Parts: sequence; structure tokens; C-alpha cells
Amino acid sequence: MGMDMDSVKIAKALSDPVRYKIMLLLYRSEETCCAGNNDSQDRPGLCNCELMSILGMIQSGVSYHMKELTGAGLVTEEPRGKWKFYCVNQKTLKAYIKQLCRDFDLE
Amino acid sequence: MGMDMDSVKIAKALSDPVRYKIMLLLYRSEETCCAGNNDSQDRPGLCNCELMSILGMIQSGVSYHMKELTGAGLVTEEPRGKWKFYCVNQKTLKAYIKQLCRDFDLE
DNA sequence: TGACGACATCAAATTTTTTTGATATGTTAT
DNA sequence: ATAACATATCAAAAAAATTTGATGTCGTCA
Repeated sequence: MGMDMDSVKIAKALSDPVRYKIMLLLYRSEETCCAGNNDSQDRPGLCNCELMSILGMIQSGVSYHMKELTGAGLVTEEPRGKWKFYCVNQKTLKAYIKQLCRDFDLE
Repeated sequence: MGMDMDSVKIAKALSDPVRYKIMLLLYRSEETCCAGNNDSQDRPGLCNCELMSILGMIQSGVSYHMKELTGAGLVTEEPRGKWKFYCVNQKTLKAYIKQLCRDFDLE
């Protein structure tokens, strides 16, 4: 039975309201939070500390969720100095959607 | 913050390997399992009892998962005599994908 | 170097989800 | 009406996910 485990893993990462909110926050962020310089990318992402204050969570909690998201490939991380910036990885979302379309003949 | 709770709910329903497998089984089922008559639909679906034997689960376990899936709108249920037939609801999957595309500017 | 700030990791506590077994509801067939 | 079968629901047990607080690591800056 052609069972795509990645889809399940990605669905799991997206299935927590905190993480979905993080995804939206990352994607909609318009400027870097700590270090100003945003060389090459449109979507600069956010760092852990910024997410903490927005979400009202403690640091290790944010770290936990970021690990889930990066582990599923939904978010990329880029260290900048002592901070770490996270960005939504659209490629993974596209692949996920593609798989759903294939599995259930959508569109 | 435009936070789409349905997406989270649907992702949660899809985030369990057993349920994803059920979705695939339902969608790929070619014939009805218990009652033969398949009037109007291409995809006849499966009943609880058939899923039990395929998945090797007890009855209440299957019922639990079917409730999660129907609760998220991913599966429709149709009583036929003493059986209940379940079918994948493509509409919900399409709406889910559409929402993801909207939230993250995909495609 | 040493202190500090940002993030990672770990173990324990908490919460949520899933599984199981028992019982209830509803339909069919005798 | 009764028996047999299919599914639903419930409560308890088991398993998994999330939160929290403490501690560790690493890079930066004075």
C-alpha cells in the first residue's frame, strides 16, 4: 500500500495551533527582529526570542516547536551571529500539497 | 492575526498514520464490502467492519478514528442498512489545500 | 579572558491522544 | 419478539505530545 509517511509527518507538524501560528508569523514577518541586515531574502524570518515574546512562551517551548517544524522540513534555519533565523520553506509545503493531490486525485 | 483553525483541525485528522491509511483505503476501494449495491457513486467506500479486518484493529478503535475523520469533514458517512459506509470527501481536502495556498502564497 | 545573551537539550510534570474492553443503540432476519 | 450483527459510546489504561524549569553550549562583546 503506497503509504507516504512524509505527508503524515508534515501534517503532524502543522496540526498544532501554536506551530501553525508560528508558520504564519514567520511567513508574514516583514523585517528582521534582532539583527537588521537582510541581504538576500524577501522573507527575513524571525528569531527565537521574538517568537517568545509574541507567543508568550518560554524559550525552551519555542525551541521545541521550532525543532518539530525544521524536522518536518517546513522551516529552514539560518544562524546569524548569536541569533538564529527561521523561514518558512515553501518547497516542503508545495511537495506536501502535491502528494495530497496525487493520493486523492485533486484538481 | 488571520488564524485558520480548520486547517489545524484537518491537519490533526491527517496527522495519524492509521487515519491517513484509512483515507487511502477508502479512496482506493473499488467495491463495497458488505452490501453490494453501489448506485450512484464511483467510490463506494468501506464499512467499519472491513476496515477492522484490514487494519487489524478492534471495532471501537476504528469507530474512534472514523469520528475524527468525519468530524474534520474529511470523510462522509452513509448508512446502508445495518452498515455504515464511509467515503473520502474531496471537497474538504481541496478547501484545505486552498487555504494552505492562500496562507503561504503557493502556486 | 570573562560575562552575557541566545538557543539547545534534558528530565520531570502535565496534558492530550490513542487503545482497549465493556456496555448501549439500532437494524436485520428468523 | 428474539437473536444476531454492526456501530457508537463510555471509562480506564496506555502511549504520545507538550510544557516547564534547570542546565549546557556557543558566539559576541567589553
